Amino acid sequence: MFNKNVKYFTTGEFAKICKVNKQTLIYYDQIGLLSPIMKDGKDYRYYSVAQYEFFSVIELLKAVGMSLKDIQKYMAEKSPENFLDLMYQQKEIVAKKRQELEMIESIIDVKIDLTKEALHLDFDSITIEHLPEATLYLSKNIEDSTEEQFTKAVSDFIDELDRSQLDTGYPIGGITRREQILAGNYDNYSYLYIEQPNPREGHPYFEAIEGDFIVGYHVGTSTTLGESYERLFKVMRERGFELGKYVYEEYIYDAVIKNREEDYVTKIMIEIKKGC
Amino acid sequence: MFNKNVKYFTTGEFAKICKVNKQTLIYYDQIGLLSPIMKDGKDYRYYSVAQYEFFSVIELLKAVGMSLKDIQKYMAEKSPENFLDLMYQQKEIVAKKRQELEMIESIIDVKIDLTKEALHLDFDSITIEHLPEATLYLSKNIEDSTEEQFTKAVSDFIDELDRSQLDTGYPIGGITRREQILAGNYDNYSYLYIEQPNPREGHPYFEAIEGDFIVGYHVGTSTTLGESYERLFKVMRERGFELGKYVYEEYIYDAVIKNREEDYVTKIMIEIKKGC
DNA sequence: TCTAATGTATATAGTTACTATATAGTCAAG
DNA sequence: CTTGACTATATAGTAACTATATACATTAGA
Repeated sequence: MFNKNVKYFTTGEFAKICKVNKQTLIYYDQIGLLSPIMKDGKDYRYYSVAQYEFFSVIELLKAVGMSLKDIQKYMAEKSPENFLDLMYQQKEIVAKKRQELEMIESIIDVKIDLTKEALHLDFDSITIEHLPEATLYLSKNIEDSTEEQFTKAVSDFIDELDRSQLDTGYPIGGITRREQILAGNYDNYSYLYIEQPNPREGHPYFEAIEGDFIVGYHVGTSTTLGESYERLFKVMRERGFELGKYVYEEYIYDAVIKNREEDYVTKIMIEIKKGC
Repeated sequence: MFNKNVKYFTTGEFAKICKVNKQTLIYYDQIGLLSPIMKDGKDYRYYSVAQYEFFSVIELLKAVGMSLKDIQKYMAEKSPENFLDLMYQQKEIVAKKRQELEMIESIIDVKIDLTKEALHLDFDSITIEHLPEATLYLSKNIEDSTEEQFTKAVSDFIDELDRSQLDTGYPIGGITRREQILAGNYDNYSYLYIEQPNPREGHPYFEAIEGDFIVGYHVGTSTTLGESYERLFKVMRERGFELGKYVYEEYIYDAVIKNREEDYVTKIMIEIKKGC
């Protein structure tokens, strides 16, 4: 439509319609992406309504993430067939982007839940809890690993979180074996883990936990972690419990939420069993 | 977690885990957004696993569209409450972004359908068709408008498409009144329109059309539009039809798909009634 | 009709968030 | 003890604007 021949828009008017800066249109003209249909003797630019459709396709392709250069490349080889191809490609890309945003939305929801929960916690409390079944995605075994092995294992673990979309927004935690704890080694994890609220079938390395735990919190750097463990052990003994197979640790407050390392909070969950 | 005290990542290792360029980490260090937990005597950078969680929050915020400066601003005022606020804000923004992508997806679907359809069209054909009810969103009346009024009307029309999310991917068309056509004025539209496949209730300016039309195509610039109208009128007379109230014009191929103006294709739909 | 405000233009510099390149020092393996 | 792979800094380049300075054009009002 729009061969209302005489009716053109100046750069300012057209910019207003397109909801962009006037300079942007001048820039598009300079790079040859979208040039006005007409220039008068004083080099004033005049755009037609039809050019708005052109502009809105540029906006669409930009929104899907295409660079101006690539848009220009397409524009140089316009044809119905090429346009159709382009649209099919962009359809896939935009679907992927939408899924990514959906993932981000659910991660944000998890962060909100976790933070709200944390705000109500009493970090001095020590409780005995029966934790319901939860699915964890585990790293390879990293107990007694060398620095090199550890680095590799962490790298692989995070790679897999990305590849298989296992980053749920839950914190990455560490699992320590009973024997290490008894020996006073609180930083020799056997596994890293991340909780999977909606586990997908057929994926390896998943492990469900469920059982009785003594749950407490450690406020401060890891150097004083032992003190918090001692407090927990004391309660454990008083109540006649024995150390179970594993201990789970995860950050409640870390560098994302607190400035000073002394304010970091670690949640400690010690698996327990009734002493015989 | 991760106070495996001695176990740090070099810049290269950390970059690999984070899936970014090493230079990006150096850049983040320079601007003070994410600095390594440690530097040795030779200024080698060392990152901890805990910093990955920090990095991934940065990535999250970036993905939602936050600038590094704004991320830094938040990081300067970290607290559980601020983090919660931030997440609530980002939740809304990301939902909006997702909806935008969903709109783009449906626009792309429309463009695919229209282009596929166009590829099968015979532009020489002239057919009599009964067009089913379709809802159009109309501009203000622009018949006989001055350049200024026209400009304003188009601007308002497109503004409303944006504001009320009425841009469906269908082309913007023009409606010409019978009397203008009879007087040979093919470019004095009464209204602009855009088809609404899924009209929403309660919105003004919607108008459903339905009826018998003679449908043909015009290949070329608007200067020769008259010739195509003549061809259509001839068929109309032969078949004993009379001109109805309005004529609808829309681009099938425009600057988005064709390079040369002579290759543009306009679909002409003339409302008809049986002559008495 | 003159003038001030607003509009247009070009040219150039600045911005963001990287990214690449050049140069130099460090380290581990053969 | 040298080679190759790493580290570092410094600087320049990139994309896609965005802002600023300067000059000319148009239009609305006194």
